[in-house]
Amino acid sequence: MQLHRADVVDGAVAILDQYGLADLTMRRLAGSLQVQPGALYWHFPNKQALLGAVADNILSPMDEPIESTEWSGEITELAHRLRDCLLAYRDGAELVSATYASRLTTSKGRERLVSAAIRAGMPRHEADLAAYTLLYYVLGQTVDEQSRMQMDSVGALTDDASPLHEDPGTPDATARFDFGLQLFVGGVRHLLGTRAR
Amino acid sequence: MQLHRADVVDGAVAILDQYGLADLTMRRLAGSLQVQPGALYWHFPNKQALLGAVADNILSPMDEPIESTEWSGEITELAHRLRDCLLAYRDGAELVSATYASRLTTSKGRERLVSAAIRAGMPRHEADLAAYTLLYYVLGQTVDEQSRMQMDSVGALTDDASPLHEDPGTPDATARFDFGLQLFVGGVRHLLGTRAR
DNA sequence: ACCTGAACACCGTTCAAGT
DNA sequence: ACCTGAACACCGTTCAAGT
Repeated sequence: MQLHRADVVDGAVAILDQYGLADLTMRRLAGSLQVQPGALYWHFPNKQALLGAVADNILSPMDEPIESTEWSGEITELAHRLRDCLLAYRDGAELVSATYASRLTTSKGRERLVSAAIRAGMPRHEADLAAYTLLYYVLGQTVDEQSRMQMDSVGALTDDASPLHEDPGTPDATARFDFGLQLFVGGVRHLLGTRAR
Repeated sequence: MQLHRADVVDGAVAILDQYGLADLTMRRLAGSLQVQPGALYWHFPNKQALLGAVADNILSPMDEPIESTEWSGEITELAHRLRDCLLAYRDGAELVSATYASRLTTSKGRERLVSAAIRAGMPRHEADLAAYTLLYYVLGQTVDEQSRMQMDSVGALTDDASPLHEDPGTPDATARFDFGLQLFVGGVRHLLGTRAR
């Protein structure tokens, strides 16, 4: 059976989700694909490129259409969708954060954020900066959230008296996320508002 | 001559600044200190702990007093100082970003941000979240800025027609940073403003 | 075109043993 | 208390050679 680029990426995603980013090595991936490590280098020039393809894979739902037509609703929806993508796989946020030196820069999601900010009334130059500001927040917040989730899930076994075992963190994590998001949207409104006067 | 904890950290900072994070390995550090790799493990339990100490070192100027007494001025000043700390060493932003699973959480700088937000009129719970929001922005933005600086400095040699060699990026990088900062402060004002009514 | 075999030049970490 | 010597169990990457 021939090994295709997509098989390599799928195998990588599977290892990432089951064992985490630290265990996603070229040798381990090769082993799971029943192939020699060197074989991977026919499909990808190096590990960095492979991780980039994995990141694109994780972020692919970002291209699907959005419901809201109002700028603030669109921004909120895009931010939540990005967070959902990052949380969908173990260490997803860390992987994307580590690999996206200009990966989100070229993404469709970023462009949609920019156009929403323009529709809000910002000049393109500022809309660009605002989009980056929001992306930094979403990435940072979600990396933190996900790493805490993992610390909790291992600590829960060691920890004495885990109270009622009712999946903590997740309920108010979204509320925490929304607060920062609201701060951002409020910042945009404030900037436009003080100018209108 | 005895090797002290501080010598190890200083040696690590020196390698970081001269050769970058990728070259900051335990073996290389041991070599520069004229010591066997295993010797480092008497002073630090593992590499992670060493990097943590390096991060604390880099962030130590955060504890110095602030000029401004107004909340928005204090926040602006703290954000700028954090950025300055991160930019002071090669790969400083990446190192701190990678190492601070709850490193900034316990920092004095974060507490000062929280107290400034409280002084602005926020309840402590929200002030906490707002501080995190700002920290995520500063870290993300500065990591990006610094990685671009490095890409430029190696690309400048390869690149044809480097125009006049006048250190580009740096002038408006601060302006870009200030835009996001202003967006944050505006967000705080907006949130407090809409409540006052 | 696609992969194997085998090597190169590294890693972080451990630990008996030395002083 | 502090460090050496030497090993263990890994890495990413390259590349002649095979099919």
